[in-house]
Amino acid sequence: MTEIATPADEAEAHAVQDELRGLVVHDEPGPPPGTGLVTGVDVAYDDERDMVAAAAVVLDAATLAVVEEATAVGRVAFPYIPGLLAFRELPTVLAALAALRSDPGLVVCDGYGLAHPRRFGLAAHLGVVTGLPALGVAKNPFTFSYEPPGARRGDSSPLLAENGEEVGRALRTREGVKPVFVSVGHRVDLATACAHTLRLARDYRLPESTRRADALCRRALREATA
DNA sequence: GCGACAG
DNA sequence: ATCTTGTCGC
Repeated sequence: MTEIATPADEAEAHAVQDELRGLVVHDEPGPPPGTGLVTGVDVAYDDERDMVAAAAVVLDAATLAVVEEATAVGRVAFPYIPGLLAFRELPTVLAALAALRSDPGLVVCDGYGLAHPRRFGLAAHLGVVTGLPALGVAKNPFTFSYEPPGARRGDSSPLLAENGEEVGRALRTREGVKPVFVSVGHRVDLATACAHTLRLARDYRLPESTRRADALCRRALREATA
């Protein structure tokens, strides 16, 4: 898969995002929920040792069974700057995806896609660079606002930008628990993205894909560090 | 200028 | 993200 060039500074990173944003595809419904493969990706850091580990876990969308796993380790190439998360996470994530034998299918990212200051978050960036359908599921609303969705699993409410634009949805995956924040990345629409997220979050608040990827990248970091 | 801010 | 014990509940 393609490489991610590390920007020299913040202005250059913005320029890259502004250019790639035009390549995002928003008019495809995306893969039907519950069929094919879904791949979760996540990253863990050891800033002390300047190391990063990424994991990609492929799941059977119907059963949520693990089909394949891959990891990659590398050096931290970019600092954490809100709005520029992709430059920090994607290089290693792409390496993990490249190590996969399976076609990843739909990629589920830990963070945002469209819901982003320049409408080009992590999931959109990953989608454009790989060509794969991708969506983002975040644990926090970032700078966006929302009214709490209904109490039942599956209830949702719009995630709104300052100008009132709907950039995603707050989706309740568990009763009595804080919602997750879903936004489209590439080649998937918002309704389909929410449907996938709900199916993946069958047993816990977060999608099984990100839970599995989170556990795996932490383990990979431990083993690379030890 | 200050604070807020996905992971 | 990461630093971190116990604790309440199914």
